[in-house]
Amino acid sequence: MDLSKKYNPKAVEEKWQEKWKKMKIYRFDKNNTKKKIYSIDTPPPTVSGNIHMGHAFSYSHTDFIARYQRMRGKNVFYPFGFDDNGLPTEKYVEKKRKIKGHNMDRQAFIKICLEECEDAEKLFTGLWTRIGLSVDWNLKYSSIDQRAQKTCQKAFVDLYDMGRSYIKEAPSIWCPGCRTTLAQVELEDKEFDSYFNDIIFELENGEKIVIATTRPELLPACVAVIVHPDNEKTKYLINKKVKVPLFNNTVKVIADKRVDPDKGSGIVMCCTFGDQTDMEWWKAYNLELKTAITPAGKMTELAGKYKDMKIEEARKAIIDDLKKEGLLIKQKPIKHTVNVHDRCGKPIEFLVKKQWFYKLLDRKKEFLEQGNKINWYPKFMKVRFDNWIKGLQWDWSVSRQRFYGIPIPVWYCKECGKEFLPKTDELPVDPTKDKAPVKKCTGCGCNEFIGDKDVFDTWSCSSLTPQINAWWIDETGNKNICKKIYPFSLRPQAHDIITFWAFNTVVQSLYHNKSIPWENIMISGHALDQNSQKMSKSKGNVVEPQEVLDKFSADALRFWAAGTKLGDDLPYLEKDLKTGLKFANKIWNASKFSIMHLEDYNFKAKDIKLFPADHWILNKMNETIKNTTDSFEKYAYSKAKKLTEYFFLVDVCDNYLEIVKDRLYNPQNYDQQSRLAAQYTLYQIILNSLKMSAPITPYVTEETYQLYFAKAEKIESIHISPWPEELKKVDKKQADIGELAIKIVAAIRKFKSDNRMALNEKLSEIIIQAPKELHNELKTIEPDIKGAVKSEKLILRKAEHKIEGTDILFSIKT
RNA sequence: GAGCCAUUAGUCUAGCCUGGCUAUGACGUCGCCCUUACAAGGCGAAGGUCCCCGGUUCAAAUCCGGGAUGGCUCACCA
Repeated sequence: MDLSKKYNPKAVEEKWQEKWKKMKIYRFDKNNTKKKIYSIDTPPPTVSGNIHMGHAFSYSHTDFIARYQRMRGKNVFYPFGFDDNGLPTEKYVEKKRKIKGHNMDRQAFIKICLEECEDAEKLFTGLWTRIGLSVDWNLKYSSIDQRAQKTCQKAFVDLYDMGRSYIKEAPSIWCPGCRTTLAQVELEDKEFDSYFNDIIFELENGEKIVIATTRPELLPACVAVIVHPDNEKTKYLINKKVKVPLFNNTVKVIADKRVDPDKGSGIVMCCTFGDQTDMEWWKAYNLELKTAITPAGKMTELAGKYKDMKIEEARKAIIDDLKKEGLLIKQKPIKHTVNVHDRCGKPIEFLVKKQWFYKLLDRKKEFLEQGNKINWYPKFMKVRFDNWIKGLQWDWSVSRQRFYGIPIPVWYCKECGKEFLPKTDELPVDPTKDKAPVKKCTGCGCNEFIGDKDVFDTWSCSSLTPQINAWWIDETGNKNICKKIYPFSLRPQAHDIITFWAFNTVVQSLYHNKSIPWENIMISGHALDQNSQKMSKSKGNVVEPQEVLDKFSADALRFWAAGTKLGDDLPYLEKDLKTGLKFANKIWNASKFSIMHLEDYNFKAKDIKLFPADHWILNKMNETIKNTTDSFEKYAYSKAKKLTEYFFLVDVCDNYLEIVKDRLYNPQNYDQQSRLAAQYTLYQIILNSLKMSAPITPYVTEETYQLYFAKAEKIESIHISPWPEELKKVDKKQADIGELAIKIVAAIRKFKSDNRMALNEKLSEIIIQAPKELHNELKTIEPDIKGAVKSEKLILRKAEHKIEGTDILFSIKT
């Protein structure tokens, strides 16, 4: 038996990574019908090159639960996926390979993306394995693989058949730099220096009014002028006609409450499109559409002499001309925040494009109901989900003008534009390569078709992770596990993506499966840096899990990750990683000590007469098992960890082991069964401490389990061993007496320490003064007390030092 | 502007839902101890206006109202 003095995490962790793989203990058993299934809808991390402590943090949380459930005897379905399609991955590849997707061959670009993803995923997989995720890697998937493509396209086709997916010319958020539509969530605020320009517009009767704008280059796209209906100063303008300066077309004045009467002159020009409000007005009042900016960010023909200028150039030129004509009366410098694309930092534009949408707005109430059916941990996170739904204003735009992603499975008739979708059994398809599903257009008879070049946004695929994992596309095939694992038991994720990932998944599940996607959702917080700042590349404060694993260990990392309540953020502090290392070492040493004394332990011995101290620690153990189990059931892993940690460090190591040592080393001083009672108790408390710690620190607990308990229990790994249950034979009264012993010993230790005595200093006698009714009880704990404080005798008479929390006093003689 | 969350020793954190112990534990600090599991240790000690102001109550870190500060999400940004 290897009982080295110090626990060596590096060697141990490497060893078990290998062994666990060979033992296949994390394998989901799809043929087992007896065990209850616990299925996890694991978040697929975005393949975009960087991985930080935030990932390690939240993935650890999921693993705590997976390991706990496995020990509870569940058949755990714990897959792992990679989100490796879409814009984030494209950007990662473009940067790494110094290429641009839009000026190279599409298929060549896709090939490079696939290569890069494979590399990155190997790296990631290695890292997750080191952290100790008990994932079944046979259940791996990627959001660009055939299964995901088919799932995503089938979802689209089905929604089309249901009338919930539609194509429409609609203003979309557009990034002129990346040349793609964006979703709202891809936007970021950025502050720019700009000017508020006071420009003169003219009424038909020649009267001049002033309109303030930061975007004079949009004058050619001006389609209306808006005032507040109740603004006394501007009310008279309603329904009048106004001439747009430089471009001389006339537009109508409309009244709308969205105008702030105190901003600028209280008169706004509405252009298609300068911002979101412009779009709302355009929609609400059926205004004309004028496009002044091209997808590349240049002026269109509409801009007349400013055509082909870049946005900034046109702005300057128009301001110059306004000045010359005397139409610009003031320029006020301001700082204003503008929506920019989070990945390139360029201000976004609104362009009208043909886009595919999924209908959402008519079913808000049902989404809220679905949310109510799910258990949210922590509860308050549900509020964010509800608020998001209540505030929804747009249907979900799913098409993106990019290259590396899942193709939108549609062909359009070249003549009349009618759309044709494939049947679901023909999926997956790529309309840029494959032939249309029909030979002749049913509308006009034309036989030429154009395949859609767009791809799905990443969320339309990742919102289908439950369907992908449950093999929804192959429900009747032999891979059918859909009915068994759906709805999933758990969705773990971080709180920043409740509003889209969690929400979109609920939507898809309602539409396609008429059910909630999961019964429980567990929301993790973020990992912060040592100054409680969010980790981000631009701040340069990112800590990589790799470093932490090298410097400390996987157990220490996980121990840290279990250090805060579910949903709370946690700063990364090295000192807390050290605590994890110490804990592992402590487990190793205390277990080693116990196991040394268990070598001759006879399991079969029955009717062992336990000492009060034994009852005391076993009673504590029972309480700990009960509370730890309750906590894990509520996904309160940090509480579970704390309870087990306290029981083990304080009750077991500091108190019980110190008391029981003398019985183990000097059994001749006690009656016959005393050593056996100690062994029985040690076995229970050490084994159950290991088990309760196993979900959090899987390596050191496994290593220790294998020293002795694996053989005793005849189970090959602690991680598939049964979860602890409370012992029935514990006597609470005896436990209370045992606690007296603990208190007396602690008081004498403190006395020794206060008087600068060594703790193992021998005493000739201890004198205890206690109420008469305690005398008999003191007799039963006398041997343990004498042994623990190294005293020859224990005498009952008057004593001087009060023991806190008791009616007992003590004195000692050296 | 709105919603949600947080605020507890030098630092991180528990307790709050369900009011009642001397407010938990760790790191750090200080003192003693190399004791046959562990010096990555043991035993002790010091360190707190539980963010502020009110209210409810016999009793408030805990419940209620108001405020401050920080964080996250959303909206606005003509």
